[in-house]
Amino acid sequence: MQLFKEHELKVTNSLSGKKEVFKPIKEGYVGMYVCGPTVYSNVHLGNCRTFMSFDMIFRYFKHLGYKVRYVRNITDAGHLENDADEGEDKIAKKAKLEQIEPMEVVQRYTVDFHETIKKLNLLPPSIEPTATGHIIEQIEIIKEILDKGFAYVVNGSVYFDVVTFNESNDYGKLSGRKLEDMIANTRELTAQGEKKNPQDFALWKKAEPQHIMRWPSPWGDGFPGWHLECTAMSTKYLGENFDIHGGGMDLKFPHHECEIAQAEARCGQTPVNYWLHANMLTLNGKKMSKSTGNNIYPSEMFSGENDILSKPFSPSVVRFFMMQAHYTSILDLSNDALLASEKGYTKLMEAMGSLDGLNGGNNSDFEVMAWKANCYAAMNDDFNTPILIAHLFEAVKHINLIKEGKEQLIKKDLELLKATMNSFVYDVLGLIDSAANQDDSASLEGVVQLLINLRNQARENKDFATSDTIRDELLALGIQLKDGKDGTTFSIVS
RNA sequence: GGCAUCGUGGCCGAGUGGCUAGGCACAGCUCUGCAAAAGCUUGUACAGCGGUUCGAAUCCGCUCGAUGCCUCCA
Repeated sequence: MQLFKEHELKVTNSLSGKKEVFKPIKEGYVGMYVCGPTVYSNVHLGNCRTFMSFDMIFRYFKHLGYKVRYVRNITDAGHLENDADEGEDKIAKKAKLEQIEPMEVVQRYTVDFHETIKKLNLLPPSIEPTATGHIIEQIEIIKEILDKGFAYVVNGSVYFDVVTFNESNDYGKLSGRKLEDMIANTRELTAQGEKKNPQDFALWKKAEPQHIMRWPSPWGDGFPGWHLECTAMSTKYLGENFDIHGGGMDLKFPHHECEIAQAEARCGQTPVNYWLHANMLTLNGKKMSKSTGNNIYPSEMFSGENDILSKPFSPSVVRFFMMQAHYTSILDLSNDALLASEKGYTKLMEAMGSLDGLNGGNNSDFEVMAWKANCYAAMNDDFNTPILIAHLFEAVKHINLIKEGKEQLIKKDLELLKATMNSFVYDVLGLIDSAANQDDSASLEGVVQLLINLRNQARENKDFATSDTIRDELLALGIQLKDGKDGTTFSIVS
């Protein structure tokens, strides 16, 4: 199904700062690159939000019928700790601290990353390349940039010449900066050493003898510079000009700006048509920071082992919470906000559970076609998941009314409603019904049904003491009974 | 200090020149043995001060505040 032919999708392009109609380079195909994690420590929640935002975008493109190649890298070569004399690889530094091999650190935190995002139901990207696996490609790009005259070699290192580049190109167009202003505002901190200009950045850095991660190159043993890996991997798998490049807002400058410069210097054309930036996640209104303690890891949220939140929150609830905010907005995480989201999530999932048991009627009290169009309109407007969710709750209301027999839908409309809800809730938003996924659900169901029957017998005998005991004890165990027109049902509450 | 984004009702969070966001919480009602769940009803918010306009939360200016970047960072 090539839904994209009937939907005009708009995306916020950071290059223009405006919403633009998305037109892929090749009809029906989307190439998307997203800057992945640096695997030198546990992935944190802010990272997860960014990757989740692009996961949702990936999912929606696929839902529209595009063939998507989604490349998200693993940065396992680390970045420079300092851009001056003490060039030291971040991963190498951590390794020394812990007295283990750099690749052991990489492996450990790559596993942590994968486990965490799997819990959050992120789809694997089409390609997940590593920086260390693309050293040769990076060296080749440096050669090309040197040949074009946009870089220079100093003492075994290679630097990108921003000033020369700016004479023929526009350095700063993504982040709205002017090179002249940046030069004027340069802080007079440490001496610049090898660089001609403080704005220049390393393409290749000479490795000191104690540096563990090192590769041979035409300029001596060393390691690739800050921004090069993304240029190497994005162009290798997506081409010199591709559709979408994404990442967190904090990467806009200098990382993405430098990527543009490298690619333009090398190929003479702009690498990316649409730059998408996901916004930050704050915690209790403040930025997350390990040093101040205003920080929480995903595993701590899921387990409840933290001093910030009153209870554990399931990955599904966290995902729903994040989908309730637009990806370009700052989102503030707090206990109250999560509690509210958890209730909303439960309400949505219970309606999803009711949906299957609904039967068609003689006429339709709810215009499903128009509602469906609204859902698509929301997503087509720069992936507006909060608006989509608002529409989903509109459907929840009708689902509950139909369940109670107060409204009805003809079979065809009901089928359309089911299909559309399933698409958006599970495929696009990537939500999972965590209660339905629990083990032993069949036997649990039998046990609770038994208690429901006993309670109803007690109620018929007006033995309310017994019936209320059953109800209240079950609730204390996290099982809530719901008396409806057609008998009693139950759901798992936390 | 510079650049950027933003500041919405009790909480979270959309919208963005005139028309209902939505969720959670609160209150009333229906249902119920009582509750819960579900449904219905109610909320006239847009940081402050000026300006543009017939009309601004929405555009412009200033002030204050928050967040991000300017140094590895989603």
